[in-house]
Amino acid sequence: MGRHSCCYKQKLRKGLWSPEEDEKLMNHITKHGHGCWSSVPKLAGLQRCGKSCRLRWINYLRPDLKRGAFSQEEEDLIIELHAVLGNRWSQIAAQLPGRTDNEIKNLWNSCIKKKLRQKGIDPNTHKPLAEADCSGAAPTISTERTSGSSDVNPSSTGALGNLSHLLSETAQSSMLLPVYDKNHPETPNLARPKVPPKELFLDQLTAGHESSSTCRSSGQTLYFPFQQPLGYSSESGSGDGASMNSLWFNQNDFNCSTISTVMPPVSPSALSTSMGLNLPPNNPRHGGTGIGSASVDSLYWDGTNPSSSSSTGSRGSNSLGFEPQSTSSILENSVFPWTDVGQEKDSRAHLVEELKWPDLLHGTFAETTVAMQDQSQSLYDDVIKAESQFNMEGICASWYQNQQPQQQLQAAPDMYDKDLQRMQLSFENI
DNA sequence: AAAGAATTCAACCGCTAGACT
DNA sequence: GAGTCTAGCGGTTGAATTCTT
Repeated sequence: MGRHSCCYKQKLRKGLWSPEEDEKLMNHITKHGHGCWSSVPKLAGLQRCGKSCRLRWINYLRPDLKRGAFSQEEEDLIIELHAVLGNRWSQIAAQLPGRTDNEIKNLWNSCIKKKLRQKGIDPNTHKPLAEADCSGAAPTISTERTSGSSDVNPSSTGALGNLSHLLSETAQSSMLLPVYDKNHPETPNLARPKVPPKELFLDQLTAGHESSSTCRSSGQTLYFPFQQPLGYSSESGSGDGASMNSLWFNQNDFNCSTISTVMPPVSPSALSTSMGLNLPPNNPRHGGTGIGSASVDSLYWDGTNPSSSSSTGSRGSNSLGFEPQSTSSILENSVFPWTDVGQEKDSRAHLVEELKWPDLLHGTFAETTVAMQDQSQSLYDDVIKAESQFNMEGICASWYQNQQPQQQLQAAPDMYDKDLQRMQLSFENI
């Protein structure tokens, strides 16, 4: 496959976009939506390939983009998400409204990596550099220029797992399933970010335009905090690391994709046994290499709609073999430090063999959350449809349209609370 | 002020997976 | 099942900009 066929055509412009081209593309999408990207350049009168148009739109012209410098909170969040997700820039970007994966990737490679190194933290392993050296990690031989890939240490055992030393100080106070109780915002262990990105986003939203694809209604915010500080302090030097010790997500975004990117990895056996949760078969896109023991360590919370291509493009242990997230190491070291992963590997492998991935949503897990599932899935579908038919002319209409399901979700916060509480109880019983 | 180095960031490239035929 | 098209991803490049000497 490879290169898109349109790229072979002659007379296609390359390089920077002129304002005139931007205007043409903007006008076209405003009037007609993008539809099939390969037809956009022709319809818009552009000498570009559809791929280029798409990229230009996504990374630059999209109206919901947040321009300007990254806030400290955003940087902190990126660091924490990178510790969990590795170089899955799109998934990281999904947690930063208005930011593109390209932007975040650039920031990481040009700025954050440097800052981490200055703090003595290996940006690849998120370990102190000294420890990384002692652990037998392959030396970083790449230059900053090419650090995007080649300095990833394939032998990394997982970012969060390697953070265990940073977490040890507070490891006693382990948390289970993070649930932000709206009625008890002061709940311990649920440090709320001072300025959650969502709220930044809402500021922007109220100030201007918004697209249907990313707009979020105001509403309750649930947090999936990592119980312990991940070892980063804000650049301001305030030492108030608590501000970003929590990953967050909007409860109204409680759909599969959100879970897949935010939920911490969880012991498959724990889920399957305590929650009746079916587990996915080996998913090569998530780093699994087979149904054997190795794959078992690479299972994730990934509630992605099985029919909608789970986390498209995520290559799991990427081409370099970097496993950004090892379930077992996280379980052992941070999230569920009491979990004896090793003893359960065999049984988990057995379970994995038997269980079908789509069952994750439609099987026994769904039974426990059937009401929520039915509703959220239909709403999710609505949003997806709206996205696919994105039309600038309908931004406002689409936005309000999308708010309706969001409002429906708001109308049932108790349902979510109940389900999450049940999940928490299940984890407590592990 | 000028030249070179370093950095930033938009854009391209190659690849993968899903949908479709 | 094979081939093709398409969307989307992460890695890389290189021009523009900024910084340093």
